[in-house]
Amino acid sequence: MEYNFKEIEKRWSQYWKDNKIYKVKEDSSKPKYYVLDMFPYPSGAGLHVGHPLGYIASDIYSRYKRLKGFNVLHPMGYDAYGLPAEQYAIQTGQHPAITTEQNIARYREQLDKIGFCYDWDREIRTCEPEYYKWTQWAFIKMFESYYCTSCNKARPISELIEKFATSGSAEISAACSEELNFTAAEWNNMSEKEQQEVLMNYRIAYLGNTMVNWCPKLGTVLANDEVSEGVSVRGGYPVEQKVMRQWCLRVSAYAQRLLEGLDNINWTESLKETQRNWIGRSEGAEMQFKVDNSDIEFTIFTTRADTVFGVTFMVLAPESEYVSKVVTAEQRAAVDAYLDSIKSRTERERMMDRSVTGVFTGSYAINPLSGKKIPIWISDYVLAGYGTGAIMAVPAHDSRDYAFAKHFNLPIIPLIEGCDVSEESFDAKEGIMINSCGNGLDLNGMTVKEAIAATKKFIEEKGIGRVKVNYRLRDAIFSRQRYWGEPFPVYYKDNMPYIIDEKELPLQLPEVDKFLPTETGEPPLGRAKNWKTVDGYPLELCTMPGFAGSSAYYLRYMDPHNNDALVSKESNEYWRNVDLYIGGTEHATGHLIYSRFWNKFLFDLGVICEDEPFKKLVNQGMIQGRSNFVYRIKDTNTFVSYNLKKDYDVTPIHVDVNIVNNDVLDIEAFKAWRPEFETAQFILEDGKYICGWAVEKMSKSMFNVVNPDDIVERYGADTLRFYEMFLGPLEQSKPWDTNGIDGVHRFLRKLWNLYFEGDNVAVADTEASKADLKSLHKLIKKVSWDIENFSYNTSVSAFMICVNELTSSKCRNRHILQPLTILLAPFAPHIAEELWHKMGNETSVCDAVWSEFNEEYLKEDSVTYAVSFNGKARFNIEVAAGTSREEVEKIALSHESSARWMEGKEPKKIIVVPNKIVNIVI
RNA sequence: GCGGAUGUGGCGUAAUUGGUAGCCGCGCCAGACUUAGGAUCUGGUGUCGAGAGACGUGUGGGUUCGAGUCCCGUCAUCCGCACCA
Repeated sequence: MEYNFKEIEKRWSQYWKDNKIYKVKEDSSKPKYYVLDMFPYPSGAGLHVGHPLGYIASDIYSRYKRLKGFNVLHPMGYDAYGLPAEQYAIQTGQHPAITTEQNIARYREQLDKIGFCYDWDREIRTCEPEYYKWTQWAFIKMFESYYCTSCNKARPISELIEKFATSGSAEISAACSEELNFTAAEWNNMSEKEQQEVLMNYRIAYLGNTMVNWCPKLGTVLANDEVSEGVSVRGGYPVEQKVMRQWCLRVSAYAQRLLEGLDNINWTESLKETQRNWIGRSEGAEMQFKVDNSDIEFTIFTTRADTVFGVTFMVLAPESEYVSKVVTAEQRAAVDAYLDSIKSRTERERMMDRSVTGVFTGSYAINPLSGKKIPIWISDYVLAGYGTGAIMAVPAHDSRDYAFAKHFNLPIIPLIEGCDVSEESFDAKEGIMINSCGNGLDLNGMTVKEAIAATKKFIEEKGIGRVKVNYRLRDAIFSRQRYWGEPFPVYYKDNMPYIIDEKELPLQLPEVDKFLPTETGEPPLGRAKNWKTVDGYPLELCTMPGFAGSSAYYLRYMDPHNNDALVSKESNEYWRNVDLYIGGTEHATGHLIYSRFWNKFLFDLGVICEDEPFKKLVNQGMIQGRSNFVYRIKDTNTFVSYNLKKDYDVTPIHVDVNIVNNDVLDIEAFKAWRPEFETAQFILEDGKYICGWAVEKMSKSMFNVVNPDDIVERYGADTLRFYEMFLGPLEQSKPWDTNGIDGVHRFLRKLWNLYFEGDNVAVADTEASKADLKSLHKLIKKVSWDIENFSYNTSVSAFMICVNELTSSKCRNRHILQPLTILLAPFAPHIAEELWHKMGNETSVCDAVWSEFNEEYLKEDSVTYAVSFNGKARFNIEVAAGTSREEVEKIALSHESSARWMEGKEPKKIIVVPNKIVNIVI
């Protein structure tokens, strides 16, 4: 009987839908397992063959876990807010909701063809009010919370208000934007507005004046992870630095917990490293430096407190608030000129050009330990956003300070015994200290490590500094000057933001006439009519960024239709957190940080019961495109085949990969492809036109996009699923190459034939042969191990071997084929379901029970040992299974060939490795 | 510059974790069948060599009876961060 995949796949996907086979409910009688895919942004281009790679892997895992008796939550939804739909709306006037709706429909159609086991009743879309109600709710909670640095969690802001009223700012320990000092009396005398301004300094969601990445072309600010090399990740438009009043999330307060949490989750080491890098913890010290002949004192941050005696100058960032305070009258003109030259350059230009620039302020600082007078300079190599925006420069032991000192002819004092600083600085943290004694501190003779500790202790005791931990992680900018996002549940009174009542949620996104900013430069929401509260106060005009809706979506799947809570306690305590999360690495420093932050915040509130959202994370590799080329002979319309092109002067031209098969060009299709190729001539090899190829990003302009629909149409979904897994290790990036797909398809047909004799199912209920049982159990063992370890590509091979063995033994046995069908079900659910029913089963194969392998069947009757002499394998011996070590040694030595290889010597040592080798050392 | 990963046939890859390197698939070669095709089946296929055999996991050392696997060095490619004090 023919393997008619089209008919089979159509029938069973309908059956799954009609019988709600993938519906999942909480069930306390079963252990839960939560498998999640990173939900897609539905773009206009639809899915290409790379997108389903991770989805197929998670689908296999979900189906496997279900067969193993777990209650598996495997949902899907859409990250529906985003820039492309809005950009499209600006160009065409088409409402982004409509575009998004259409794109989702297209995505759904494509996903359905592949046979995923999603419970679509739990689908969520971030742009729907029932969903974003909870995004807005979380924002309100963040606005109404501060981060307590002594209990290390978020607490209600009302606690702070109470403390301020009774004891001022003295007794609080809270993460803040800047240190404030006021008494209870001062607090109580403040106006409402002043109090609100103070509170803003502590809120977890706060309005702050911060340096932002402003993208004029997109008309909005961007997060650090949305900018790469000075241009926007989406669109590639230039980005500039600008101070703006923006909503921010105090992610930095969670830096330490985000860092520590990494130790308890099962992610790849490289991804954890990326996050550690991004968080960027560094331990050091802050130290105060007094400005000579002035009351001004400023603080610097250093990780090399030990080098304080080698400080020969100070450097301020150009944006530092101290710049204007320390510049002397004589130097003012020079400093202003320098600051102007910095401002005129974009971030990108500054990054490109690393030449040394700077200007002297005219002032001096006093080194608190050596007492020496040292000049204060300004340079853009010091960043305003890190540490305190000011540094002590130690040219002998920091390469950047060294370059600066050389350029401006500043002194260099070496502090480590034997180091040579005539050509370059000595940056290593090792060696014995010299030249480091003064003001009661003597570091000479200590190692660098000891000196750092001694200096830290000394400055704390003397009150000239303190131990300090700095993080690179900045607070997240949370406003976007755009339309297509969640509205903030915020109105303004007296220019201060207030929260609208929780009961009013969701605050729905209003209609606007155009999706452009207003004439006065306000965000598009400025065009919305009635964008005011009942009391006439104006609402916030910005919307939330893309990561807002994706930060807690995994929680919503647990209880997607709950209108009273983000997730009910019962649902959350049952599903807890994501056991397996599959997605790309591109979210390492964006979504995966924000989600962890958001989750920890909700955990602090007691809303959810787990501190980390994603227990295990697997990054699937990217599927690149495999482009094909034809070679046109210059100034002709003649194309020459790949291996003959060296004899001609040719221009390579991208050709649509869909009219090329195994690098052979379909000439008729090519002629029809473009009018100019209609009259094309060809120089063939062996009667074929062979195309060249290259691995490139999959994109329309390279004509290398492969649509999964086309593969499903031609080979079926089950072949596509198997083939995507067969392509190589899941985590590895690889080009899409259809050259091997026939082999996988052939295997499925071969498997199909196992069950049939002519047109009839020929499965017999007789006793299975030992050899067949062994084939089967070998497969069960291998596939179980492979699925648990995401080594799907080797599973496919194992299936092929098993089917080959069963084919040659003409196995038609139910005790073999029934379990085989169950093993097949996670990988190729359609064909498995068909065979399962053909064998007379009534219920879905999805509800079958995974077979456990039995070691008994895997035991060998005899074991082959390789006999080697001094490590060189020479011949094999076969002994009965269970033969003792000593016996094996004896048999090996008495073998007829042994004497020859021993060359008359006596064996010094005999090593017997179970099942493998007898090595005789002579 | 710092950090991470990867180097195995013509190609994608495998090697049960230190035990006969190259499973499985593609491609290629030979054969069978045939309604001649982008179908199916069988066998072969790391390199050198007629052969026995020798050589082979980027490269150079080392540990070991035995190394693709462990250690030290080196080269190449890819990815992340980057004037972070």
